[in-house]
Amino acid sequence: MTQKTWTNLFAEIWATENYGVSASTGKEVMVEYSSPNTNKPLHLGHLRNNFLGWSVSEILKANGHTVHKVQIINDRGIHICKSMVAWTKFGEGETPDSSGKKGDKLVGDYYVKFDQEYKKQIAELVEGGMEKAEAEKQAPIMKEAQEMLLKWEKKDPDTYALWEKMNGWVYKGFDATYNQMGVDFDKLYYESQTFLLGKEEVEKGLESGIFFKKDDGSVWVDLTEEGLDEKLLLRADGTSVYMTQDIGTAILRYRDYPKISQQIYTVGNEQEYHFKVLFMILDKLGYDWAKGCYHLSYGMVDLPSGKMKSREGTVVDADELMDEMIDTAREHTEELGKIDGFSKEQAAELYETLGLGALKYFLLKVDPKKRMLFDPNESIQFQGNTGPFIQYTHARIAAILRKAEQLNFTPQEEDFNKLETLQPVELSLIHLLKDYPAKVKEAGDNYSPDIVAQYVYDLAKEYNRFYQEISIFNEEDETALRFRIALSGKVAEVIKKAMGLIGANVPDRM
RNA sequence: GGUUCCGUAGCUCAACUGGAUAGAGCAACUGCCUUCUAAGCAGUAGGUUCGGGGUUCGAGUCCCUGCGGGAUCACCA
Repeated sequence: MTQKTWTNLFAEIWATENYGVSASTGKEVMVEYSSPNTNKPLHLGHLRNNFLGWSVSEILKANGHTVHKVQIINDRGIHICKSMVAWTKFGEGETPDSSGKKGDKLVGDYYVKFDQEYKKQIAELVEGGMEKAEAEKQAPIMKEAQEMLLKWEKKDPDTYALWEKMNGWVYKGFDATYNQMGVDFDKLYYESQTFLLGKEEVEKGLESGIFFKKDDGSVWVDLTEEGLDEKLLLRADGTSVYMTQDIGTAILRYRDYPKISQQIYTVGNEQEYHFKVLFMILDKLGYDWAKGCYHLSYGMVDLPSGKMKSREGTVVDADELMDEMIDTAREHTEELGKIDGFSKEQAAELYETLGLGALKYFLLKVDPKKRMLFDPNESIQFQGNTGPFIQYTHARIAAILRKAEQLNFTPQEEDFNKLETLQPVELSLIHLLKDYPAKVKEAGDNYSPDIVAQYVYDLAKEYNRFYQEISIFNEEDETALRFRIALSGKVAEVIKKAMGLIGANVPDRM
């Protein structure tokens, strides 16, 4: 390519509004990216899940699709009954207000309390000579939880009221966490509102011979021809299982949004088998949209000690982690002493931008399919291939643009044609800018925010080289000077957009 | 055991889907702040891409096999 071709290319990029954002394709998709249980707070695993799904949603929007972000809340079942039982027995009326605890944390504490009590009772029964397996069934507190679930299914008023109260606490807690995370949903689905539809569908499938009933009354689907196994859909007592609910939820969603051509489930890879089966069943039921269902499967987040285990207390709490990140950002910033003239509010905002930017970039720069290691002590840096490095690059450019405005250097498109020579680093920046739309497309096609993350790092890194090599305002040729301001401006714009796709803000000063 | 995913520098990750000399960051070492923000830049060192076969003009990438690790195969969700 000749010099002229490059300058023309840049002129074109420079003049493009919404660079890297495609025109509407008319395609409409749904992305589910959070599916919490209401018995415990969100943790690091949820962070990867939610950031990933949120980012994929934004990337798909940039690719011209209409996206509906949804959540499925596992608000019913034995897990929440355990918290309810423990609270009733030991809670002494404790509420988030009375204790000052966040609602999801409080309910989580009672879930732990239940487990402790349960273990104690098992130990006592075993002591008395009972087999362990039998003790697990006979422990009084477990029986209480099961009774409570039955009461709930019968809509016993007291049980229902307690269930609503405790779930309400949890939702308030979740809202605070989601708000801090900077993620949002267009619609919420609750399993308590979808499992009945799932049951109906299973009944229908039974009538039409797609499913079959065993002697004990339980309903199954036979997937042996597809190389899988038989799978339970309704228990002998008629109650639903996980699969039943998911069938109902999927169908309800297509009723709510008839135009969607694809439904994306952002769920960990431990559930690959489940979704394979779910999509097969939906297909068997005759829903042709089942072919458009996709399980966006991501790898687990491991700690140096191995897998996170809530029972062993090795879970990294989402709220605590975000607080720590913001705190670390504050420490770094204060050490560097670069925020003269910042108000308290501005400083706080910056710490949040940096802390969350570091966290999101860290979790999203890795291929979602792969499991990743998170070392709380040293994983998240602020130098090198990190969010703050990219944010810093943006702040540097912002400073240049401020100065350019002060000095009245306003780039004009005709400047670019008059350029004598381009430096290698300038060529390579134009080259990188040119790649941006293709990267957004690739990231969308592969549901991989890491492609955007990797790209924006490369761009920032190259810009820093440019920044070091070329002193913009010492340039005597004003045409070249204005071109470099335009180039810097466009780089800043793309950095901001790309970081926006992974949910990270960029500051003008830091 | 069946199915499936993975194994790349001491550590954490890339490698345009089969192309040229496998690249970044962290950690280590050496330089660079009277010049637009040093959260930066330049450089040194670090590799039998887990082992062994095969396909191909060409393999980190595809096939077979061995070893090591994860996930899953629930009347849990």
